[in-house]
Amino acid sequence: MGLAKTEIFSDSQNAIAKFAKAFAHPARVSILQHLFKIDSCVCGDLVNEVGLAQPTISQHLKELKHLGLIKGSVEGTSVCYCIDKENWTEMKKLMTHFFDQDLSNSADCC
Amino acid sequence: MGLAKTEIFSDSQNAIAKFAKAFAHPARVSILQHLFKIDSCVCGDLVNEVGLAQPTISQHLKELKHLGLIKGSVEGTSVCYCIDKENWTEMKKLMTHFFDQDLSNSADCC
DNA sequence: ATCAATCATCGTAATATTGCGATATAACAA
DNA sequence: TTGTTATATCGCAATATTACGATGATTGAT
Repeated sequence: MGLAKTEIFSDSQNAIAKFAKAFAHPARVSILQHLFKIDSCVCGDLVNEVGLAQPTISQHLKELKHLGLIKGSVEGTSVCYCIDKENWTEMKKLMTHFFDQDLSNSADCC
Repeated sequence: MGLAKTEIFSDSQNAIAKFAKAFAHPARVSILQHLFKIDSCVCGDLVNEVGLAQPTISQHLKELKHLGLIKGSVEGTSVCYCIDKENWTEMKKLMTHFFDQDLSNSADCC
């Protein structure tokens, strides 16, 4: 019913799913890539760079911020966003561990 | 409008988002972990292991299969699923590259 | 105090996802 | 053939996501 039964899964499984959801939209992928590429923190340039309306970008930023992957600080009349390096590293560790399950252990009978 | 504007994003960005969507639900994470863990291919045990109804599991399996992350073969009256190792490795490469954007390059002004 | 600029939030429409009961399909068994 | 088992598909209800216009809030400038 559009509602994931999170109760029956482990914390780790839910955490993986939550982070994956952050990357499950190309706009958020694009935003993160821009924040990585730019040598100084970016603000509303993202609206021009990504190509979606300002409220939409703001909404995506909010989700990423809520997850802790980025952080923002007010800079005069604009807001400066950048990657939260610590949390990004943590997330990467979790996801990499999931991706790196040993392929040689599992059968290939199909 | 619930419809992602995929046209305005790069193929790579859309590909990352598509794979991420596969992991964006704990049931699919759980299914994949089981397929990795079990030394022989699994079929409908997943229904018992994961704890969702059979049609629901079947639907999740279909999505994973459509994405190419798993493959299935008929085994008598049951169906045997396992990880598609080649595609998994490809996916891992793409995602890892995304995760590994150099953190020291980006500023930390927030 | 007024205005412009920047960003956040509200409200809403369109679409997608999740879950499952009911039912169909396929393979094997007796 | 009939029945049994295992899986897939259909159809639907509930909820979530995406997008954006309109509006609110905050800051700096005049």
